Amino acid sequence: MARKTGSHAEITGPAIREAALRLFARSGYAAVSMREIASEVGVRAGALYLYTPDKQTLLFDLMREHLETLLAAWRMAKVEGAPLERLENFVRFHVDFHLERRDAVFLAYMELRNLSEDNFAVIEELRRAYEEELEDILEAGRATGDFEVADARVTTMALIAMLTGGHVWYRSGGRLSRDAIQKIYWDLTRRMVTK
Amino acid sequence: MARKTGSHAEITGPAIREAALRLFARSGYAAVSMREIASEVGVRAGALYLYTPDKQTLLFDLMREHLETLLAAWRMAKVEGAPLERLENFVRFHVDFHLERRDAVFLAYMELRNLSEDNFAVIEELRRAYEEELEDILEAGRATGDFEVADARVTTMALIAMLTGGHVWYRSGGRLSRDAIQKIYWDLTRRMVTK
DNA sequence: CGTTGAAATGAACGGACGTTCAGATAAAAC
DNA sequence: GTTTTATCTGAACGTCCGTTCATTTCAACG
Repeated sequence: MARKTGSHAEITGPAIREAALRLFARSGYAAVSMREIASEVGVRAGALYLYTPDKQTLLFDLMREHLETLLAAWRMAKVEGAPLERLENFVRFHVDFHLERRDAVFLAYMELRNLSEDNFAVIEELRRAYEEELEDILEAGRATGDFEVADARVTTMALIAMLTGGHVWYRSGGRLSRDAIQKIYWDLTRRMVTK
Repeated sequence: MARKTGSHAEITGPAIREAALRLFARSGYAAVSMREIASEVGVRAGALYLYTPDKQTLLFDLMREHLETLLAAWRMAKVEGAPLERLENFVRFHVDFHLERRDAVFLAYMELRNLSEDNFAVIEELRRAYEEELEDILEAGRATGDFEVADARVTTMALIAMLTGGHVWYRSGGRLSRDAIQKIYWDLTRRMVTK
């Protein structure tokens, strides 16, 4: 049985990545079998290998895709201007992007240890590039005197952790809208870096 | 072969928990086999079952132990006084405790999804109790007017995420001492909650 | 309408998994 | 020096794992 109506590569390929993302995020890479992913898609395990060379590459592609989407979206959203303005823009962008993608965020932060050495290096470089965008803003604000930042590196990591943390407890349709959360986080951030 | 010199239960038991903690934190619960843990201890897989009924319970016990140690240590460290003083005490305690226990922190935050439903409920309750300690301080400061906090719940989660995040990048013997990190984090926290 | 080729199957591969348990071993107790 | 008992082994169990591949199916094409 193959080539049933409506089952083409353009459908199965993305369906596999979506199922893998959801299952990996929910149960962890090592705890999810290829047979589970296939079953979720409505296909047998062997068919997955028409779309990925192996399980490790499937994980890697999902993580790289997430981080490349993040960087591309940031390049679009990024603004010039005063440091405070740039920082507010970053915070709102970051919160919005990360609350929208709970599964991918989970994966990108939790499954680093399941990457091969080479794949890990690629992912780490992408992450570092993103974090540097924030650090640059902090340094710029320090240069102009708009910010008072004791240690730009630690403050960057502290901010990233704080702003990303929402994905743990945020529930769409919960007590707070994404907009309300953005506002709270921006308020906290502004206080952290200004005197 | 059994009962070699120096291989007693008082040694093997803790050794198993230490090895399991290290390996689970490094590679993830699902990716670590009982045979690996046993090998690390210098024993065969079957021997583990003299010390734990199964792998799931081993994980659960490690997580519960961590959180119970955390709560007990906090009860000892906790001070009365003005909200600002209480908050500084909490921040310094939290940073210190968490930087000292990277593996356990990793485990307690990453392996929740591998707990059975019942075990999860126990762990969540312990975590909630700890978070409530911080939220209480924020509420107290708001009541006295010492703090300006828009949303105590979100601020609590933001603070916990920020203060715990250090375990990702902190390296003992790195650029910053634990004391220096404590100071930076306390500075950031104080600004976040005061006007 | 017969051919082609993309898409998927189903069975199989060797190996690893968590767990059990009868039996072996050696320190401790008598 | 014999018996007891805590501790561990070694082999086995049934199951699931990632991956491969000859074969089958069927939409599309000529």
